[in-house]
Amino acid sequence: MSLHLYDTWTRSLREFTPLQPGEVGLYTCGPTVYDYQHIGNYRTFLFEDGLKRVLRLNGLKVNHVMNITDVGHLVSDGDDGEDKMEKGSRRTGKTAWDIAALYTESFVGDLKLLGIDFPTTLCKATDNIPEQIAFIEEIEKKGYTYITSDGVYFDTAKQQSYGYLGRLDIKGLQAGARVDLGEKRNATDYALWKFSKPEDKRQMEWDAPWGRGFPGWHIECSAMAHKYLGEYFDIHCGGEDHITVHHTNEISQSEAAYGSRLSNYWMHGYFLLTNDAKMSKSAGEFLRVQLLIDKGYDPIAYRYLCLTAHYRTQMTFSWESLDAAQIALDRLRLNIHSMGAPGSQPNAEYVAKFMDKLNDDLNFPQALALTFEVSKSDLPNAEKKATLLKFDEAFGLGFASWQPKEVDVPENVRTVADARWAARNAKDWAEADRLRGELTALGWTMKDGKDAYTLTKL
RNA sequence: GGCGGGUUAGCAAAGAGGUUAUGCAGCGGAUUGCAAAUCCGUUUAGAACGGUUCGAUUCCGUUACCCGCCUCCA
Repeated sequence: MSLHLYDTWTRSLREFTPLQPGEVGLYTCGPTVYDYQHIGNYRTFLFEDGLKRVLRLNGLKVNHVMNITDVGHLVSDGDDGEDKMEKGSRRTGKTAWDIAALYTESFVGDLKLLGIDFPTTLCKATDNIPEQIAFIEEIEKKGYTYITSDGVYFDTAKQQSYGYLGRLDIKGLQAGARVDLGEKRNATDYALWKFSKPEDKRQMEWDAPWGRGFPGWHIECSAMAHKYLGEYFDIHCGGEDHITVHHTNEISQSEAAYGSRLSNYWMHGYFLLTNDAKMSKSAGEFLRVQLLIDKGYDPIAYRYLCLTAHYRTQMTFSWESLDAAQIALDRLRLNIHSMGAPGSQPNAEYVAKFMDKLNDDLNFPQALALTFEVSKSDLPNAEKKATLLKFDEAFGLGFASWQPKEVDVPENVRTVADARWAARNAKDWAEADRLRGELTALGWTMKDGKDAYTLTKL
């Protein structure tokens, strides 16, 4: 079957047709670099990476743009909270610019650890301030803005189409608003430009026609997407939480400025839950990729775990499920490694089946199930391996380059192991068992092979 | 309060109106001096109630519980 993707805009599966034959313009909302990213954030980035890989397997060239939000993202509600960068700066004693650099670097490192393909363009909000100002001017020219004492706002009441993506019930929102409107005219109005407060000396601020200040959060994505991908491109992705506010406002801005809903398809990755609640930065404790490594997991095991659930369902994270993923991954790796050299051609029938699964809105769980079917099939090893390596172009688990770990065995352990191997070969079972006990005490497990033994750390 | 989604075996998680999801764990067997690893086989399902149907875990309705968004958020 041809590629079908679920589009939040229509709330339905749509056959994917690129606007330009053979090419895809893809914008994915990137991180806000005021803190580390947690593995829940990466679930969305992994989903987007899977999407890219499937687009490529369908013969499409992907032009991928991702933003780095390094200014303007407010800590709390109603457009009157503190800038996250400035807050992070106060917390750590570093400058806002240093904070941005530090966490951007951490983010890029994590992408590598997780095998996530780098975007074609990774752009920072602070590098594109003039573009954002120009975008706001365009919206202003069209008559959708008003100015309050603290900033320039978008008047959503003037936009008939406002809120379609989120299927927002505007009246219900007005009535149930949990945040004080302040000077805003409508609950759904949002800031385009925020003025620096005279009493706060901001580290990040710029001159603009309306006054010195900094851009609102939503404008950066609209402005940079416009700059790098044009007024209307193929796919825009983000987390499920962006449906009702961030993406709704991005669309609102673009419709006001250019009469475009910005992207043909809108796709959203669903949350990772821990203890049946979403993982969040603001709620305190969160899991970083580095913590997984510290606990002895391979980050790719987390990537594998994410493949076992469909991107449009919330996934429950637990150490138990990560254990299961790590074990399954290790077995698969070893199994594939033991198949020897891959053949020149994958099995066409299995690859066709595989593409059917992926083209059905990225059904990675079923694609993974098929992987085990192939692995157990009667195909010759060379063809089997070629097939599984082909599958891995979508999974990104790195089967082709994987090698069993070389373990450094201390000399004293090696000596005992050699002695036990000799005793075993001499059929001195009592001595062999005694020496095995000694190895256990040293923290090693000895496995007897046909012609040699292997040692693994407990 | 408004809007949306979910409830599948010990855990995680798919598809499908009737035919094994899958992985991990468990159990049985082969193998092994004993193990480990591996291989083979296999037990546990679909919130509750009602409806449609020859047949529903799958479609419809009601109830219960859970989660998300509406506020910074992947």
